[in-house]
Amino acid sequence: MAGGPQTSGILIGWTAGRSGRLKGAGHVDEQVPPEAGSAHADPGVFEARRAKAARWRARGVEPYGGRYERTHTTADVRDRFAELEGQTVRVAGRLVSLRRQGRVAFADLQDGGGRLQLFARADVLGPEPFEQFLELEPGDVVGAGGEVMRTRAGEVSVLVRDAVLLGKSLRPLPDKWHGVRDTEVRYRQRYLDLLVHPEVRETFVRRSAIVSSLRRTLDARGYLEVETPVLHAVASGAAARPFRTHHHALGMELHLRIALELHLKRLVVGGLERVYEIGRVFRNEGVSTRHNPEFTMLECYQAFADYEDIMLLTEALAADAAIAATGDTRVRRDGETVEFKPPWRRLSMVEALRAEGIDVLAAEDDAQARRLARAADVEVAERATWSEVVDRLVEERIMPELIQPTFLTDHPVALSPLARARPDDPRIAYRFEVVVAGMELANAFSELADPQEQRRRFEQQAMERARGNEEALAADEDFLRALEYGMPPTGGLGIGVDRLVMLLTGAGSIREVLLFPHLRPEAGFGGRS
RNA sequence: GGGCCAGUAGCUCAGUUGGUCAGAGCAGCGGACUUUUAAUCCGGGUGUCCAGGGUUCGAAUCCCUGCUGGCCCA
Repeated sequence: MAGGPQTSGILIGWTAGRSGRLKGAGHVDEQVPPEAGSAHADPGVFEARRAKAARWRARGVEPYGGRYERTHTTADVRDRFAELEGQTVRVAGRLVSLRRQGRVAFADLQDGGGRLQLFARADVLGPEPFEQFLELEPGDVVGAGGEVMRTRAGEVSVLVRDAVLLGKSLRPLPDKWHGVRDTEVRYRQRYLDLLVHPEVRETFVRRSAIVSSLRRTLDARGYLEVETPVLHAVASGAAARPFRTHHHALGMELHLRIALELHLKRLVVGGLERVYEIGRVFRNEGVSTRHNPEFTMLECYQAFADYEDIMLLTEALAADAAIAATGDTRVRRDGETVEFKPPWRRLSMVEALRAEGIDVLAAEDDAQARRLARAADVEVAERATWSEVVDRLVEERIMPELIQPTFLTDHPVALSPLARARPDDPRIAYRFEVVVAGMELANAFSELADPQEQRRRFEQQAMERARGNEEALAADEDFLRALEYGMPPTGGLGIGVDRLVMLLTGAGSIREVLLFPHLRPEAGFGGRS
């Protein structure tokens, strides 16, 4: 292995022959401080640090080193102190503070697992290397070797015998006490947010655990994970406006997908009886605390099942994910305890509205439905249909009250163009949405398999679109052709992964669970002006 | 898309009856210090007051427009 034990016995400043030959040397000095207002870009500080990088290089130390063979993480050293005390270790990470006190100095080194103190002594290192050690500064990436010990104040430390600069920092770290207060900087420069706020890191560790758990739960039930196209000729499968893009070689307009649904159902037609995909979808709509233009969906489809089977699966997915994220099926949120342990409440929206004194089934037509809503003091659009009225009423009166996970059922068919209608009431679909903490988390139905009926539904949506509803579902002829070959009865599910993560981490905004939430391009950074 | 709030030193912020209001702490820089951990002490340096217009003898402050972000609503 190249590199080897390059630090044993090597003090700062003595690494010339080794690291000086590394590629990429010499760029630092030519860099120009950016004009545009990136945070923490003080030209004075930047210049001073650039000069330091040049000094290291003049001394024969390449400020961007090669590999470093560390023997322990900072967490290892802290957790296994009793065993490691007196032994020599090598640790590496980012220097986050440096405190000189005459002929000794203390530094804090942060790596992926936490922080550890480095204790440097002039009488151990010798005066020259000691001074060189002090030319390191917070922000620098550093490797250090020495004995594990405890200081007089009781702090577990490494008594530095050798140290090496592995990555020079030209910009100061955020304020060590206040951290990054500016939300915009936190999102734009997430690396700073992560460096300074352990709880942010924790959120994304949990996110990863949740996604892994979703896969595990599905894999264990015999589901096959697949990947389907992101670029669609026609984006369909959901009520949303797509992003448009252009394929130059083919000279055609393409859309980014807004759902995974129609491709996954094609696969069910093809005999993949249990499939799922976890992937990014894109919807050309507003940005809010619950909406990001690109977000992650889990969709899965199970042949020979219906939406009641999918309820059981949904419960398992969420309960397993809760345990993976927090160790418990109960999650604290807004002062309430949300219990994901099955079984969840099932609630017909028709009956829930009836309990509120609103009998939507009694409305014979759209006008009667609108009168019902107005009588209940819920505003609806001038030309709202029966279905839209039901949707509004549920949104206003029912959903906000649903804190515990609830299967909300009996959606209007007109708003569910891919779901089977109930034979006993063709206005109602075999569909459920999961509502938790007033937020829609999942959407599922017994899939519509009848190609002729599906064609009629697409036609209805086309009329919707003609009436100006840009979110109406687009027809997908290739999907219809697939259905015409025959699709088994199928239950399907979609889960908003970001929202699940929000619920399980207590995040109040989707931006807190996206590493890089969508923001307008920063001026001067190459975005469109 | 609408409403409200915010933008002042690298960071966190103070500063409105319009008149030494260009400020503090931290960071950074120089120095002291052999067990610190927001180290401490001494010294000196700091700015497109978000941008552009306007009102005024005079604007960080008042008005208008715009930009960016946050929260709420659609």
